[in-house]
Amino acid sequence: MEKISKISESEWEVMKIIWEHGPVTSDKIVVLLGDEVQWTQQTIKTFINRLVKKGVIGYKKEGRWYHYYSLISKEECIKEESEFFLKRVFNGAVGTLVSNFLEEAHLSENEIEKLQMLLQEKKKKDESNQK
Amino acid sequence: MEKISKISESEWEVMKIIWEHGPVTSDKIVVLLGDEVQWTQQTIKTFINRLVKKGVIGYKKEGRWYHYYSLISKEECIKEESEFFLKRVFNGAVGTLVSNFLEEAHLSENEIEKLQMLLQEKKKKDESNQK
DNA sequence: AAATTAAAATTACAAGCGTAAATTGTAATG
DNA sequence: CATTACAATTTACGCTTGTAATTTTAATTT
Repeated sequence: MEKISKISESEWEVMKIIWEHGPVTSDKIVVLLGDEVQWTQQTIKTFINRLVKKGVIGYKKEGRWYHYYSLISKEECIKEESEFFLKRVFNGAVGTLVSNFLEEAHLSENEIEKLQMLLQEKKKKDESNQK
Repeated sequence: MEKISKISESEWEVMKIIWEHGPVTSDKIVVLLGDEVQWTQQTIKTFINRLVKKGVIGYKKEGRWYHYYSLISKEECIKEESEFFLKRVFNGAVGTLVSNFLEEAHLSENEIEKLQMLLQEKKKKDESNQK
């Protein structure tokens, strides 16, 4: 559980691609980022390199190509990032955060129902814990 | 609706105090931040100054004291910050974001019920829109 | 009015970041 | 095997940020 050195905004975009597309070459990353961002291929390579330096991604060589893959769990990262955001912007108040997002959001009926079930579950569990 | 220059992590902590405590002097800010952070008074003054430079807070002088107040809306800032976070970490999927937070969270029964009502409302509204 | 004092403002400085060009190393090719 | 082409690595550079010490300014006190 050692400290993960912080991933910057831009590096996050790269990480998302790497998480989603398994071991992937740099030029594939460039292509996949294509419509998301405005960076040149050089810039993207800089970010890849910094991620390697930070030890959050690794690679295996294959011919002249490096295939990059993540060394850290996406879920773990999201969790950390979320906790940080929650604390920073909402002072740790999950209820406020959630209602804020819900108010602004537009959700499908299906999604709404899933959330309702989640809450129902939660309530039941709390009740049995309370007893 | 001009571009607000970005507020850094540390500056956010100062902004939270200023939003919550109306026009407030620097030394009051120092005291109020006391248990939150580890910064020296000098460091805090730097942040205050940068916020002034960025044009997000103003002040009125009174004797030797400056009383600082926010020039930007907390709600607006939270909204921007939230949108950014949503996009960055959850690719814009509010449903996923919310269920993620809910799963981790521990919420009071009251809070749960408030959220349930919010969802109920939302569903109703969607239905009538759909028709 | 001069001296003191305590704010604010200026200056400092290293690390990180966004942005990329230049260089190096090495696999592929003639 | 020498050359080429292309991927990775190194270098670059100005801006922001975290962290604060130093200097200036102006209110208060003697």
